[in-house]
Amino acid sequence: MQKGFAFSKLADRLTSIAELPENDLELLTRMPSTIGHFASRDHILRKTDQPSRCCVLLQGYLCWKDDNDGQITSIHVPGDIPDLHALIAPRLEAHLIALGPAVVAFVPHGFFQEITSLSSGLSHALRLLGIIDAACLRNWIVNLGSRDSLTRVAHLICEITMRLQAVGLARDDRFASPFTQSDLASACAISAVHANRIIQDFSAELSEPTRTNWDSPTRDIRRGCS
Amino acid sequence: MQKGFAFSKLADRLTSIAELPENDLELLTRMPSTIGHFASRDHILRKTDQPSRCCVLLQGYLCWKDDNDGQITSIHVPGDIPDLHALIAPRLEAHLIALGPAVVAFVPHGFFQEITSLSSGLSHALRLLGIIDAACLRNWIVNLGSRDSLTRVAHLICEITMRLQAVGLARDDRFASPFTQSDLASACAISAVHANRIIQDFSAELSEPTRTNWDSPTRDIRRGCS
DNA sequence: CGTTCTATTGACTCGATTCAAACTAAGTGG
DNA sequence: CCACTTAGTTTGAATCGAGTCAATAGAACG
Repeated sequence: MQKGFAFSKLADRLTSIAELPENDLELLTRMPSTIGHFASRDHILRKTDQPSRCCVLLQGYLCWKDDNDGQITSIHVPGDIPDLHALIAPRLEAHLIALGPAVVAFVPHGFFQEITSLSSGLSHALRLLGIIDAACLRNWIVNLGSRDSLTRVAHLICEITMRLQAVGLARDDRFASPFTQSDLASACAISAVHANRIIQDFSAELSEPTRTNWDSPTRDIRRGCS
Repeated sequence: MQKGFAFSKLADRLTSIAELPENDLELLTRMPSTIGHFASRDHILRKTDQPSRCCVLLQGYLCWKDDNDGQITSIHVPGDIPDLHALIAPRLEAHLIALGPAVVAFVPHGFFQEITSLSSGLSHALRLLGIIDAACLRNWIVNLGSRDSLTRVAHLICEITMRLQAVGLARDDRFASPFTQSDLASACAISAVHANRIIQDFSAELSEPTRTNWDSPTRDIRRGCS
């Protein structure tokens, strides 16, 4: 069990949504954690698990994936705590899976209970995390419910870009994408075949005469938008 | 500002998700509230509002509706507090609208802050409410993302049935539906025309030879399922 | 009694799925 | 180092679910 180190991205995330005084951040540095390295498709949590530790994502991407139909209901970026809710309700309703290689810090529930009792600021920030997650879920619903598939994929990419930027990543509006086309398809509720065609549309768009030319950008996603 | 009375459905809801001792329920009876009656389509909260009171739904149905595209992201039944999150984050991202006539108890944020500080049981139950809401949103995503439109509508109806039953309504697996076909359409992300055809499919299914015959059940929804 | 929602119906169109096959890249092991 | 496997991407053709448009019919309302 190491101390320190893992808190950094989480601190970025928390300060991006709330003002935190110095000593709150100091509390975070005491975060005890066990680091886990995962390969693409690895299960971080299974639906049947009843974890006693939270997952703080340090590097890479995780997603919640429905075990029945494979629908991805959220994608998480570094600094996120995808299973924060398990602090209150230990039951899971889906699998937590790595999209591409990922590094996760496992932090005992007790630590979060401790800091919420010690600092009202951190307590507030953590509750905000949960509320923002819910807001993201509503956005996800709007995305699936009221946009055509091309716009869906575009919005997803933009959302990820912005969330990366909130923790100091994707500074130049681009990020290396470990996502397969099937991943994007499960997230946007389209078929893998159709995802492929859409991504080709993007590439075509990007290499239009008005734009600079660049090599085939399937695995390397550029640009953010509104 | 009346006391008592409005707490009853909320108490049903809370006890359906958590064990609450007598004195916690006693605390709830002290809930101060202002009662509001609304007609179908009335706005209970607008996106621009920054409410200082929570909405406890007493009768009827409310929904969160995206103001851009009209997508409904959740439907709420009596006992729900659709804007509980506004306790922590006052900003709204959608309109809260009545589906059919509805009765709402407005309860000052201060009351909830008070009872959460007085009772850890109530505090826990209220946080569970938020987490369950999030779980419902994920279900909603799965519904839109991975089922055909007929199944979507069926699941929506079943979900509402079960949530009604959690607060002692729809005991016989049926409930009077104030929803228009357009409402169901916005909730399930299909066109109103298609919603109409689907509902006719249901009616046809119900009046099949193997089944008892009943009159056209457009506005009166029977049955719940898995 | 007309106005306004809501529900209904048919015809046409289109986006997206499915199926099937081929192709690429990246391991893996003999 | 090459044969073999596996995962991911690409392509085309056929099909289908659902949307759109437009017109009509009821029901509810003031």
